[in-house]
Amino acid sequence: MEEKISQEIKSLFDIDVPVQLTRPEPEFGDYATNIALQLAGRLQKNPREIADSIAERLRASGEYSDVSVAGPGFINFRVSKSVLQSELESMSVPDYGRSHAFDDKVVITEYSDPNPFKVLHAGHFYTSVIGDAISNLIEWAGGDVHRVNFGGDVGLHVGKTIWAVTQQLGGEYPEKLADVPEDERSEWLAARYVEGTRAYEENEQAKADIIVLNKKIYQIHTDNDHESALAQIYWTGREWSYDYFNAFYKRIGTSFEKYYPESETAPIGLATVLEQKEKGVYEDSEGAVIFKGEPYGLHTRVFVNKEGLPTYEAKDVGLSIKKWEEYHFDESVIITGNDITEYMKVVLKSIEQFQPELAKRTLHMTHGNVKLAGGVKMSSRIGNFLRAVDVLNIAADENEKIQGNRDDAPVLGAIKYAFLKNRIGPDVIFDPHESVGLQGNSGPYLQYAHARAVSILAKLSGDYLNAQTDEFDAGERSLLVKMTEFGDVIEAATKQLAPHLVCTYLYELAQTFNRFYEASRIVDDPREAIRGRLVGAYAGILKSGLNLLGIQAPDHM
RNA sequence: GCACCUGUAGCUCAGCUGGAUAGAGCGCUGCCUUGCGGAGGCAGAGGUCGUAGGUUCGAAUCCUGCCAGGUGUACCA
Repeated sequence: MEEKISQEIKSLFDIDVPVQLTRPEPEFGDYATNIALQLAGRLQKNPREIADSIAERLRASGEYSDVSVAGPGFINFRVSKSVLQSELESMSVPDYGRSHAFDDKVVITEYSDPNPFKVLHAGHFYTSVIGDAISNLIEWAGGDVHRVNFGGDVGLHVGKTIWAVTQQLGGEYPEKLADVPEDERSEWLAARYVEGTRAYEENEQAKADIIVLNKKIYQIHTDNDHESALAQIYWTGREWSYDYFNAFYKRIGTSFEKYYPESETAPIGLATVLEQKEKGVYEDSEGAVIFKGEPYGLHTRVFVNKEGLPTYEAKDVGLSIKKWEEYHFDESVIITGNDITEYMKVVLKSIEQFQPELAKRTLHMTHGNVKLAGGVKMSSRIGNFLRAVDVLNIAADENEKIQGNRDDAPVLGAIKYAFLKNRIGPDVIFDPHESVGLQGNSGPYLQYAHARAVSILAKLSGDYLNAQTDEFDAGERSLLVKMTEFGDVIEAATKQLAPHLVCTYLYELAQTFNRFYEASRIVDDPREAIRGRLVGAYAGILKSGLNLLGIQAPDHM
């Protein structure tokens, strides 16, 4: 449609201009364009005159009904019923709304990034949900998506934790770890991390010991040591963290193709940084190896510290190279919290110096922090922050109050939707009560909307799947028109990596449906068949949309 | 200090590649209800779009200054 209008303009005014259609308020029409307003300046003409002559052409084409010019020069029009009928036909396929924007593209998405030996906090939950939704969108657009995860199994935080572990055990006694109950392991390690961090800051001797221990842990990897007492403590602890992460991911429905531990990327990063130092990309400074960001408007960061150990920066260089070599991706999307925005710019700028193509294809997208809405008290033995599991428990508590159950389908639907309905970037205020709420813009509301539609379909007797009609009535038409927006919304959400657009749309769609449903009987109505077909398409779109967000759409609730 | 992000209704947020009376949910007022899942529908109150300028026929949207909050800023991740 946009191209056809563009052609009409070409033949009228001999100007090549792209036309963008928008979806105006339903009272104006199905589609609108402000192209006449844009052309007014260039043509030195009154925008209403331009709009009138374009509208004249559109009317003559016979493909639209109700072509009108309104306001300062908007052209509004409605599509003909044959167009609507064929749109309804196309909704019969299960992948209605799918685009091909990422056909033949290899895309690697990296998100979640929890560190072994540390707690899995709410931010990891949030970033996992975002990463899943974005991966799903790209995949649905034809992309060959590889979801990967990255985490620090070596580094100072590990030194701190292991130090506190040996203090707790009274020495390097790996066999004593068996005394920690299985369901408390993760929390037990997280508590050790807190102790280790405090000791590092407050106790000079402990700090020195931790620095030595940190080096030893790198050495465990270099030597592939599984025998020494320290190594056994280390590997056991790492396994505990991995088990915990995997159980959590399984519960929330996330799965990764690969987990890159920093112990794997560190040697590659270190070697690369040292090699590129010879070529002048990185340089020595005060015993460390740095990249000077100031020439690029960034700041300087340390890639190898004076202990000779690679910092997070070098490990990220190693990760980037490893991903590049293993996948040769067309696009790499890295999703993290926004606290490392500037940091990542420096890392990518340094990589750009010797692997420009890799840097060019890498997109770092960031989100804010998860905060609890006011009034909800958090208690955690190991610190004043929100753990991933706390989010799950609080939402389950609220769901129990309202729906009388703690089922994962509604609870996860509630949390994921609450995380995704806002634009990615600013902090998200998580309100557990509102998230599980059955009214308003919530996950369970949409799940309910889907279940209700399915329940209506179950009551239909005739063959509604291929129903036809000569004319849609007003309610049917508004629902159908709203449904035709789905593909456009998915396309925009994919292009902009903005899942919240899907949320907004699904909610508006449900509202449109409720208006239709309020006024139109379906079962045992003369128009049962055609309305049933519309309800079927509606249920299908809700399900597709929710699934893209990583949310289940159960048939019953 | 510098850099980046954010500031829209009481609260939580859409809208931001400039365009039609600035939208939604929650909360608040009123109405609808013998009904296919009412977990709904209709109507209403509520807004100097942080602020001062600028660009434009037109600015919540673009530019600049300022104010407020957040984050980052050399050996943590």
